[in-house]
Amino acid sequence: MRVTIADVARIAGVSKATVSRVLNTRGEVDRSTRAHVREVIDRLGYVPSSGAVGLARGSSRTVGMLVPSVTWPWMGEVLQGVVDTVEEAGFGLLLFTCNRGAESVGRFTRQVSAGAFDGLLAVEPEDTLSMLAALHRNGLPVVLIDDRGRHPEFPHVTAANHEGGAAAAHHLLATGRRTPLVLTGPLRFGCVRDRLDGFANACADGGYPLDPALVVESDFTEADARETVIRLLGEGRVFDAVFAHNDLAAIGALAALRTAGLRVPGDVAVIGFDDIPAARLTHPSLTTVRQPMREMGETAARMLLAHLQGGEPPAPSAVLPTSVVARQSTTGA
Amino acid sequence: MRVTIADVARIAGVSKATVSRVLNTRGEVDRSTRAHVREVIDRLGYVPSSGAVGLARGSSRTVGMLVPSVTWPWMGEVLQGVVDTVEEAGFGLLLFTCNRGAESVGRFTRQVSAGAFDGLLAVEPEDTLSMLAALHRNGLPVVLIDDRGRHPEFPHVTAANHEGGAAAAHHLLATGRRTPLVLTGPLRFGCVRDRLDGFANACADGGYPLDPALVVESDFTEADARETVIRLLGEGRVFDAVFAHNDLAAIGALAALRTAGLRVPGDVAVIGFDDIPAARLTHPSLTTVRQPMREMGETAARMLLAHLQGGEPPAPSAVLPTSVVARQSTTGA
DNA sequence: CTGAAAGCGCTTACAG
DNA sequence: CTGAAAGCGCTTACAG
Repeated sequence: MRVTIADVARIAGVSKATVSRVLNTRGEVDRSTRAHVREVIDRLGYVPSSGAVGLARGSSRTVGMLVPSVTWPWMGEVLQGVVDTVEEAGFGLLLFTCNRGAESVGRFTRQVSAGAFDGLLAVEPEDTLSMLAALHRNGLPVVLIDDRGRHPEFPHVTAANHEGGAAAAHHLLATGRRTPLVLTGPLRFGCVRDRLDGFANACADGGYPLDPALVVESDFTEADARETVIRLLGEGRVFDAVFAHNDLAAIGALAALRTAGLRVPGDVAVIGFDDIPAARLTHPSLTTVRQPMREMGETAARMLLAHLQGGEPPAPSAVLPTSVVARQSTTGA
Repeated sequence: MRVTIADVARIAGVSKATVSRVLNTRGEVDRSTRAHVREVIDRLGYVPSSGAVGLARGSSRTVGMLVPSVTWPWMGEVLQGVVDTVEEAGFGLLLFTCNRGAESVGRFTRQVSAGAFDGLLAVEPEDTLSMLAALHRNGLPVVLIDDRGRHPEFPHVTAANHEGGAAAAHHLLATGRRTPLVLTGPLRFGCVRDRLDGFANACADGGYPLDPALVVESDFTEADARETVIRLLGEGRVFDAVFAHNDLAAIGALAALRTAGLRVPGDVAVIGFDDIPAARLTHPSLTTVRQPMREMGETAARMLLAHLQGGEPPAPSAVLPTSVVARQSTTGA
């Protein structure tokens, strides 16, 4: 049924070794025999079995990708960046989401032991970090795409969170805001502390140090942000801007302000973080600090592939620049 | 380095064949030797090489998935449904997006020929349909997840578009609307014609046949829908509801109505189709006909896996029910 | 119930 | 420059 290297060899009148050489342009092959073998390969439509090649070579030319959930708002962009890069390099991409407890973690580690892929890209592996560390120590190349923490033990790519926080502050100050409310994400995340630090420093440097009472921890969800802002308003807190640590929370703030009868950006400006697809669809559309999720996916994939192909260990980390995307929620325009 | 079946056999004092038998619970094995082999396997942490197993068995226990783009609003849900189901069955999921012209299509078909996966799940393969048909004729099991067309040559799963359209009409009629504008998607898509038919029939049955001048083709984008509604309003068209054939278009309609100073749902009710994540984040939140994208992914994966595991060809099609998700854009509540 | 051997489709020293 | 042979790590008749 399947055309094998033996078929090609027989029809071309050469050995399998020679066919293999022209396939991999490895070793010297006479020009004319190479041309002839090529012709037979094309005529037969021969494609080497990836399983057999992998077994013989001891590698699968496949990259694994482990994500907590594929439905998060920005995950599609990351995944697209990864898949484009991996395909371009002629590798396959095996997708895993071990979000269902020990059983699925077990299945995943089995795939690793089975040699199903040569290297792994992992997104925000909060629950699986120790497992990944173990795999990494056992020789599995790993690159993290990490929005949240600091994991110096792995090569990783992140966005410039500190600078992003500072940029948010500069944008708000430049548009005349003086007393911002900061709606942070969970403070155990490194990215959250970075965003907060960057923002706080830039505010202080600008002459308007943050009011500690206006720095409030939230949990990255729309609902909690909405309730938190409503509560603060009820307590009589006064602020002329909101810096939310992600877009979902910013959208929650938008809803809360609307409920309270406040105008955005007239009374209160709102800036988020991420630039998820929904950010341009809200009313008013949401100003936000953009994380280049697709580029982060591409970069992580390139780091891993360079390691797999070149041999040298990947650069320890890459930090990609964030940028403010100004929309109606701060500019009104 | 790697623990192989030979290591297990040697240490357990049996042949590789016996180890293979206990691994696959195939053939009779003495209870005590089985227990002993199991113990050695566990102690050594042995996991069979997926490449070697695939080569020996002639199958990869891997499913391929081909999507046009992984960043579409509802793609994450489909993908999550697929990946959960495929993982549960112990299969791997290889992801492809051949959205970059002939070169990437070529790379994809090579992966097929290389036997990298046993069966394929394809989402809306508008541009690649003829390629898929060829692969299918050559024996590759294929199941389509198809929001758009009708492709009777393949097993496929779709949502109940006709019924969904009818449900949208019933919902609007029940809330007192009489002269709806229909913003269709591209009329070349089967799903669009189905949604329109269902809607038109239900309106007629309800005693309020559609005004043909209020059935307007759009292209599923927010921008085109927005401009179209603004244009129609400018032409003096009068309607008390909008049925948009997807949520992005509905969100565009929301923006247009706001620009025109019309209130939603006070002056005009709006209902979309899909239930993308952004639908609950707009203001007013968007009533929509929900397509169960995750369940569609699960169902397609199950159909394919049943075929791969059981041998029988998959059921020709599955049609999953849609449902109206009532939110503020029609109820005001 | 169990083992020796062939085979899956490649690659890679080793000779020549 | 080219081929014969061994080997990658499994599975599967075939014997016994």
